[in-house]
Amino acid sequence: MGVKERKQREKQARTDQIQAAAKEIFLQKGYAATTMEDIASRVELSVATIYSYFKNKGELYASLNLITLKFLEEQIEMVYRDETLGVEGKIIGFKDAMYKTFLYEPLILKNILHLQVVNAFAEISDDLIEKINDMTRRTLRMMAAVLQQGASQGIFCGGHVMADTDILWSTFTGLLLWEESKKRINPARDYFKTTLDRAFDLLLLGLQKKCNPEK
Amino acid sequence: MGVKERKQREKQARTDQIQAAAKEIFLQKGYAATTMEDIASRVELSVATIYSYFKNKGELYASLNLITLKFLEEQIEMVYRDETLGVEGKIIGFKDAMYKTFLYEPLILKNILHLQVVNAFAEISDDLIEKINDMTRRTLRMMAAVLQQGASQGIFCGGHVMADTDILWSTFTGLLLWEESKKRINPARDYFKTTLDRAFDLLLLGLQKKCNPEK
Amino acid sequence: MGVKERKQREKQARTDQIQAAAKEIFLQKGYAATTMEDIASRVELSVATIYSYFKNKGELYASLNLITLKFLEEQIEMVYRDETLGVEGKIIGFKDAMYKTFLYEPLILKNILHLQVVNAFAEISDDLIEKINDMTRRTLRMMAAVLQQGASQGIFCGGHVMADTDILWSTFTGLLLWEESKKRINPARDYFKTTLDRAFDLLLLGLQKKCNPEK
Amino acid sequence: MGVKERKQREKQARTDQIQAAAKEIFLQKGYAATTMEDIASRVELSVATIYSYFKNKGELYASLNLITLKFLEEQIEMVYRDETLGVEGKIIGFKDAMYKTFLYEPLILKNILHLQVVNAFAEISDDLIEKINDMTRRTLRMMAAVLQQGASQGIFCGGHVMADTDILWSTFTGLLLWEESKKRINPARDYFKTTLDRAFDLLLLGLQKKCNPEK
DNA sequence: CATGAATGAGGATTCATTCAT
DNA sequence: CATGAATGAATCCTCATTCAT
Repeated sequence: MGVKERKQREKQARTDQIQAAAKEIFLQKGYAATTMEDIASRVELSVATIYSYFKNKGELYASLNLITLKFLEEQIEMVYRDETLGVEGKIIGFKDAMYKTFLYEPLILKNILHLQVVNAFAEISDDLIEKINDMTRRTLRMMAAVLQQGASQGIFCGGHVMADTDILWSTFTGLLLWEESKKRINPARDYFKTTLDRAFDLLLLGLQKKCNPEK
Repeated sequence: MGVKERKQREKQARTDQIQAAAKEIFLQKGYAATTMEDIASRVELSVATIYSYFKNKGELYASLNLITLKFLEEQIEMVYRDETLGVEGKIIGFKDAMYKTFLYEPLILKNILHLQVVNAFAEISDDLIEKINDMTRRTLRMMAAVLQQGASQGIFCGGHVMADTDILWSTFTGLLLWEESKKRINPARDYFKTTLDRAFDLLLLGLQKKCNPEK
Repeated sequence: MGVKERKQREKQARTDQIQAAAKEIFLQKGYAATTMEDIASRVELSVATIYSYFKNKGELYASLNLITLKFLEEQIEMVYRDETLGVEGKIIGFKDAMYKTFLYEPLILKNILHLQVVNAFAEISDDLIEKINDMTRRTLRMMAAVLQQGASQGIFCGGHVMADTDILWSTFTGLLLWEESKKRINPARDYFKTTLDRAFDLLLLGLQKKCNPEK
Repeated sequence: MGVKERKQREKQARTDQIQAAAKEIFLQKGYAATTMEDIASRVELSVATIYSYFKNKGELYASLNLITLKFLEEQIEMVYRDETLGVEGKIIGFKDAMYKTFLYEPLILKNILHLQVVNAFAEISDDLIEKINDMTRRTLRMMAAVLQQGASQGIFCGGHVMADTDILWSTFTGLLLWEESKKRINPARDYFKTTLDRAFDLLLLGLQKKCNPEK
């Protein structure tokens, strides 16, 4: 009876291996330029075998992304629901949640951003795109709620909730992508964490500024 | 007598048309997924004709990007050399320069960012990549110099020049890509300018904060 | 009125130039691999212009070959009709005729041999092939006649007229092609003439051998 | 258990089929004019399948030629090392070795000669050309050594070793190509063997001639 | 007359995907 | 279950050829 279970586990392990390989290569080469053969030879399986685990290239790609976005959403939600944190604490918490997601699955997160950025969409199912968009929306909504709260409490200067949400998110993604890009130019050290912290410090300081003659 | 000139102009016009079509499609689909046929049918020319204007797909792609990066560099340089501006003015000036470049050629700028982000690199000539990286480096160096100056003059809290440069750049690119991405979700209005202004306001406020026991 | 003539002459000159260029390039690259553009840029004309002189690539190619074969036929015929020569003299005369043709138009002669050898025929008109074959046949018939005469006169050991004709011709072409081939390996000196003379000396000696129990 | 072996054999069989088809078509049309589609449809496989057996057109072509040249070299070497043969015997032996190679693989041998003759070289890898040239050189060197020996022993009139080697080789190739060419004119009987024997008889007679006032 | 421009028809090569074993 | 083998459908690119100016 343990046999069935072992089989199950092995099957899952294979699936994981394939996804792990796919992750790296999709990130490195982009969706269109990645071949099934690339992935297959990385996991030392035949291409045909991969097709017995994933219906097609698009499905495989899809399978990678949702997991991570789910993780991100959960992290953000945990901060969002954390009653012990004040508004500023939550902003910083969000940053850490994003960073934690990055640590959890750096490659996939980048992939998602790429997806959001490059229209590999033509070849990706609408369904996946919709799911990704949904999750992103839900995640950002929580961040917006906190910013709104900050405005209500007079901590932040209000009236820019949507914009500020976008700014927080964009600063994170912008830095992530840019640091990755820089690594290609100079693959030395990686300052992502430091720079990200700094960016959120600056933004938070800006947000806390009193609401007077703004500009 | 004007015949030669007219021919010239027509030739240039065709070139422009092709580039315009290419720009859009490369942006929409990414480099690898864009076919010469896509471009050709958009301009209503045969593929072969495109090849008489551009040596190959890579050249065509290259031809698009360098122009815009050059434009950006020039805009940044103008701000950089503007003696009438203080440090804060220059930071805002940089933002406007970036935005101006975006207005000048929104599609290509996005393309460049994609290039920096997605490793379509495998298929793009090293030469082009090097040129793009060079220009980017030069541009960022000017921004760094101004931040340095701000620190020297005690306007900013120093010691983060590189990070802050990256933050300014990343915030811009992050927002640009994100706003584009959002447009796909909801193609309604476009808040890029507003959000960008806001982001730089926040960052500038953060930068001006006194230098005490920061974190 | 001289105008018309000049025009005529210029036209002819252009034709010649084009043929000269074509000759070299066809030889160098073979028929299929030679492009009209190759030829055009060598003569510094546009491709379209070439098309106003020659109906198409095949015609151009054809135009080259017949001239030379005609020349060869004439040379061979002169020897054939030369009453002052004995049989041996004519054999040597044939060799010299071939060599003279080679000197007259080395490139084209090689081209003809290539044509005979490589079936670029698929793309060449049957008409041309037929013409070439005709001329070759006529030429060889004259050589055969002389060998026959040698046999009748008891100078040669008879019964091998056809074979011997082929041998004379093949030795010539074989050497020509081989020497050319060698030049690609080692482009130093060119021993074609010497080797050709030697070959015909050997063959002639062989032919003159008495007719005993041969083999 | 024999499954693996059968698979192996089938794979080899396919490879052979492809090569056989390629051989004929390359010969018939020349390298440049032969399309992968030509070959594929002859073996009733898809073009893609051929690419799973051979990396590209050039490789396929290469795979054909080297085998045969190797065979030729071995045949020549066997004669060369045969201690029971005198100099004349070896010359005749060389001829037979060439002819044997022709019988072994008539199409490919012609292909090689074509390669040596037509500059399909532009499209063929330098590596292959070099290998072919090497083998040819080695083969000819053995023939030259025997001619040299003949001169040393006073059997031949010396001083023409290189030329005579070229003559032997060129006569063989010249006849081979010419007979093939004639077959196109008149595809009746094939006198190659007879003519080749005759040619070598003549040449050998010539070589044996005493060394007096030669010309 | 000469040509720049345009293109249809391939041709080499790749790749996602299927299927029999 | 894993895979080698096969392939249709692209995709990039080339080239002979035409035509309006």
